[in-house]
Amino acid sequence: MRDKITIYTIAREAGVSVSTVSRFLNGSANVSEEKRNAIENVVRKYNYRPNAIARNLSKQKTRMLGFILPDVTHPFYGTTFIEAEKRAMELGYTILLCNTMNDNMLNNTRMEERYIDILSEKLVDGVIMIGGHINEIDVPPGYIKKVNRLIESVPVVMINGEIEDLDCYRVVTRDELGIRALINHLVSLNHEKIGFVGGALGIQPTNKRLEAVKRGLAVHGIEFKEEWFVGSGFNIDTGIEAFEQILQMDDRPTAVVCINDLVAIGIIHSAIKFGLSIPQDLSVAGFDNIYLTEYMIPRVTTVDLNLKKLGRMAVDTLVQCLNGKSPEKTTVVETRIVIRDSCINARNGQKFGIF
Amino acid sequence: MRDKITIYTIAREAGVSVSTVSRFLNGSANVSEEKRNAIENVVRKYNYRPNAIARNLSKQKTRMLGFILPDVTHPFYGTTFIEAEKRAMELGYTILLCNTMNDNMLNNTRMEERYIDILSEKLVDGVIMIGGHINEIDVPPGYIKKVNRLIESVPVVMINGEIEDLDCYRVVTRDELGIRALINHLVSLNHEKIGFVGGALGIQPTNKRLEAVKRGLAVHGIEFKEEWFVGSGFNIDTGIEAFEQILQMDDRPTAVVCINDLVAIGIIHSAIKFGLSIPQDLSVAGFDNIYLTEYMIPRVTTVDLNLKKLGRMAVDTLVQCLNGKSPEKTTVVETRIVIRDSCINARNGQKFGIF
DNA sequence: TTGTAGGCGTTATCAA
DNA sequence: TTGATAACGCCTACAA
Repeated sequence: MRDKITIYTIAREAGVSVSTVSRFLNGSANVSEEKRNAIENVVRKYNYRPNAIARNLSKQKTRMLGFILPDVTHPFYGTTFIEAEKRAMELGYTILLCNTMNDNMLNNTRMEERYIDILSEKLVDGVIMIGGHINEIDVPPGYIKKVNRLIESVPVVMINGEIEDLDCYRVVTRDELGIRALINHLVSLNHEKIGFVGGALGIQPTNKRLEAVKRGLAVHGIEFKEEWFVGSGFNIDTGIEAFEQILQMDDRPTAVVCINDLVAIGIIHSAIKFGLSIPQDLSVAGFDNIYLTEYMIPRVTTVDLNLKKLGRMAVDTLVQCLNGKSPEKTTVVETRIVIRDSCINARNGQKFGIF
Repeated sequence: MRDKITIYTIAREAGVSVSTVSRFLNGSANVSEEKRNAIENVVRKYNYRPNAIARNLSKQKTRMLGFILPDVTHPFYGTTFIEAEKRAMELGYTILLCNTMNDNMLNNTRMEERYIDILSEKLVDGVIMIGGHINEIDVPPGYIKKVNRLIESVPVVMINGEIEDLDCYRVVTRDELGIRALINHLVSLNHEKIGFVGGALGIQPTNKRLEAVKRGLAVHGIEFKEEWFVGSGFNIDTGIEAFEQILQMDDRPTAVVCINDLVAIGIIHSAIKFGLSIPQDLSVAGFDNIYLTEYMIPRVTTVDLNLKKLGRMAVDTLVQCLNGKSPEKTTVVETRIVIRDSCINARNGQKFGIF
């Protein structure tokens, strides 16, 4: 590696002061044609780029945003993240992604808190959080304190987080609307025996969605049967296991709403393995509208969360703060039903299988 | 926000010097019990955390690694990235993820070069690159120059990159082995008409794998038929379109090897849409062994690239450099065949469909 | 074991 | 329009 090239090197060789070089670099003030050329030449000669860390220290900002999520590999988080990154790029920001691996990677290491600590060190100008403990009713001890310190140092926006008494910004999805439409859709297809698959009690989105299902059913005078709340988790395997449970039942639902699309995919997969078919033997609805749903057989009927808007709004909120504006404390993103092929009329279905 | 709390605040209130506080914070030298307690109290009182940017500037390192890839949303890249991040975390490093969106997000913006520039500003201690232009035979003008500057400032490891004359580290997969095994497998299943689907000429992994297929066939005295190299691209849609092309053929292959698993998934999907079935009507093999392959019907036979090792080796190589060691310039990661259900004996297949 | 002081590479303030 | 110089917040010889 060559000798360190700093702004001083450039200044000396161009025969100007460092301030002039700095001004040239940032275009923050006029620099005479003559000096401009001199500087330009030296910069090119050394292929010089200013040191971002020094600039960050001096300006007290990094133009980086933190994004804490459980796992980018999960299409729901991955897509939201990508959309956020695109928007950030447009606005001149870079995103530091923090995967907490569901808070459970190294033995007993609390990845989420660890990342919160890291980001608290002023490495970023703002933070977006989604999933993880912000969804939990009972959070780990000390967690709130760390989040609060983070909030004290930079603006924070939580996507769908439910922890109360936190002075942060929020972008929330109005799940109720989409689920209401979904239930109406199923009922219009003559389904009355509707189950709910996956998720975990104590995790807010699960509670929120399950309640929405119940209310949606109540509108039609249908009561939700607790035995039809099966499966625990958020992955393909969750759906696979849940389907096996459903098979064991004496009285089975004719349709199920899943906590997310991956779970729905698991059910479809499992059904085929048992020689049954979706939707003929069971109507299945997902949630999130991840890109895979279009490529399943059958294409899965689901609720679109508008991940693009979710990611963009989170970034926009943060950047507005950083620009001294005062964005809404809470932004609501609407959801909508996406009707595809995985739910059919109950009277046409349930005729091929063992159901 | 409160007044800025710096190491001076702590030092003053604890009645010690800043260097003592610094030593306490870093555990770099012994500090007497008494002062240690005093400092600890003040730190707790203010919930103080040292400013990482200042530390970075002072130490001339950030303990951050850059990771440039086309799209985390793609399971192959996503998984490799996650594995790298895990390993980095274990070693005390954080990863700055740079999604180039296939270099094509903002109108005409060269995202990849933009990220290379950003990382060149010494924001990271090392960089990992995968996918994108490093795979291309014809790179954009100016690209090499930027990569070279990056390499001059920090160690760089390329995963499967093929650009020559670059003084960087490499982690490469030995695709040949896995493909050889795959071809042997297909031939042992009595396939002689074997096609290749997806990829793009001019992209190294495509050339590399296609050649491997040809050589694998040659061993058995079978000649590859160029008409059976169909489809262009790396996505599910690529497979869908390719299958439609295959359907049009008078003389069709009985088995196809795909450039990656997503393409294989596309073919399976498309076949079902046409009322055909895999593997009865066509044997299909993927490449990469992404997690989705296990959940397809049929589960797809593929080549495992050992993404975990890929990600870890890249990080290990970088960190060794940073620790003053001299790791191997090139690390080879073996591949292996994963036999599942998407390829069957040619004599048992091809009997249900229109094939 | 502790403290002083200089350095890390920029930006920003204030004169000139 | 330009240039000296003081931050920015921490680390680390070096000296005590």
